Amino acid sequence: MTNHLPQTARSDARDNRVRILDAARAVFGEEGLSAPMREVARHAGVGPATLYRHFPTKQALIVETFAEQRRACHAAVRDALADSDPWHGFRSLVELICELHAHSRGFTDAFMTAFPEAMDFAADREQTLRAVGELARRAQETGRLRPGFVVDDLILMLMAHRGLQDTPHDARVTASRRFAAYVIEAFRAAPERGAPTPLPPAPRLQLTHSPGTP
Amino acid sequence: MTNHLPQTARSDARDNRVRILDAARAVFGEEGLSAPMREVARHAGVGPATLYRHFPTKQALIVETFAEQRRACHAAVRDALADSDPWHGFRSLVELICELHAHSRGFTDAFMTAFPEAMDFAADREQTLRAVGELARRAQETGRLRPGFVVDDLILMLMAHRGLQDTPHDARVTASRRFAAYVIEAFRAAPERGAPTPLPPAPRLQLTHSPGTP
DNA sequence: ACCGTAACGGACGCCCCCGTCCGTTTGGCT
DNA sequence: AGCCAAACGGACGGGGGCGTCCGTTACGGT
Repeated sequence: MTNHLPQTARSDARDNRVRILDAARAVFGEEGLSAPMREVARHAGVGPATLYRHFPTKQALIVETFAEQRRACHAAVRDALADSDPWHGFRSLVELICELHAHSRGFTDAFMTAFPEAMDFAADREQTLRAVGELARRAQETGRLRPGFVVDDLILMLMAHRGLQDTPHDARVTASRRFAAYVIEAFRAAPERGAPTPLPPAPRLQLTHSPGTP
Repeated sequence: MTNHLPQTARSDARDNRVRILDAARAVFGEEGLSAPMREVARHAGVGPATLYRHFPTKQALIVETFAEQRRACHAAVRDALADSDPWHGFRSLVELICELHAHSRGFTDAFMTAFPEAMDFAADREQTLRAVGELARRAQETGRLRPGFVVDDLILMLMAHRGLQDTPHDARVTASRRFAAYVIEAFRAAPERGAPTPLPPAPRLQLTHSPGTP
């Protein structure tokens, strides 16, 4: 099932491929997924046709563009699970994910969006969520993560994090850090207070929303 | 300075005006500010030209459309300030604002967006923020609101709340409620823990972002 | 009942984006 | 050096939203 791409013999094609991906990272990172394909093409110094030849659809381009950051996300979850202190792992995870999402404006949408086709995304997102669930369970056992927490709450906060993205890069990073700190504070158990403040029911969040027309 | 609108003698014109505003509330509330003007016109049962005659620009329509909700926001702040328990007032304010923003998908954008022209918005937003600052100061004096809190943190959370709006109405309301609860939890002081967890620096959030092309 | 005028709405031109076609260029093998 | 196929990019047609023009309708005062 691994991707045996043609590995085209021609050097210009290979060059253009990486130039396009670089451009896509820059453009989507700066302007979000709603950026026109032509903007990416211009930034890469190629024509629109070339772009579409390499990536037949916008989704295909997006998926490839953010593959690395998705891997970083997985690694973050893996590291968090490996942490001997689950609560510390959980906290670091929240911080790291927020930072990842803050640095690239497009990544959040690429990550949150449920692509009809690119089930790749959905598939390993599901798997990742299961891992987070396990991490959360352990963190709750230590008594540091509040009992009412469910995995959907993390999604809730990630969705909320999207709201910060219509902000210039620097302010966004700062805002994201503070947001993450508050989120962690909200998720922390407060045993001193006796029974923790009861929470309203957790929403069942369905991530329907397609890119390009946000 | 009060608005002495023509109060056009013709009944159909007056009717259409309210029909347009109703339609705008429905459409912008359901689909957000990016909804086409024509959609509003269709929903109101009028032609595009009629719509543009009543409201020369999209912003004008938006401002009028959400005037009532803005008043509700002001009232909420006023009530919160009047509350004999500042922390209780603060909490209620957060809940109420979140609910207001959850019910109408367009209102958040209308509220957060810094319109170049409609300085009305910016002006009384500024005034409202001062009132919130006063409320926060009082709540902090009671020791229930965490010392590190600044007014921009509330804006931060409102911006974050925007991230929830690409969700169908029911889920959005539920998510918003839970979000509000977590936010309040995050803002609450935790004196039992000794020094409260230090927060990263608060961002200076500038609300630049124009509607119609989100 | 009539008429003037204000209000109406279908239709137009503009711009931006999308995805594709086809004539041209160029890399790499012989 | 020469050739062929693969890769390139300018240009095209389609779709959708925006704001405006102008011929038509109908309100309301006389």
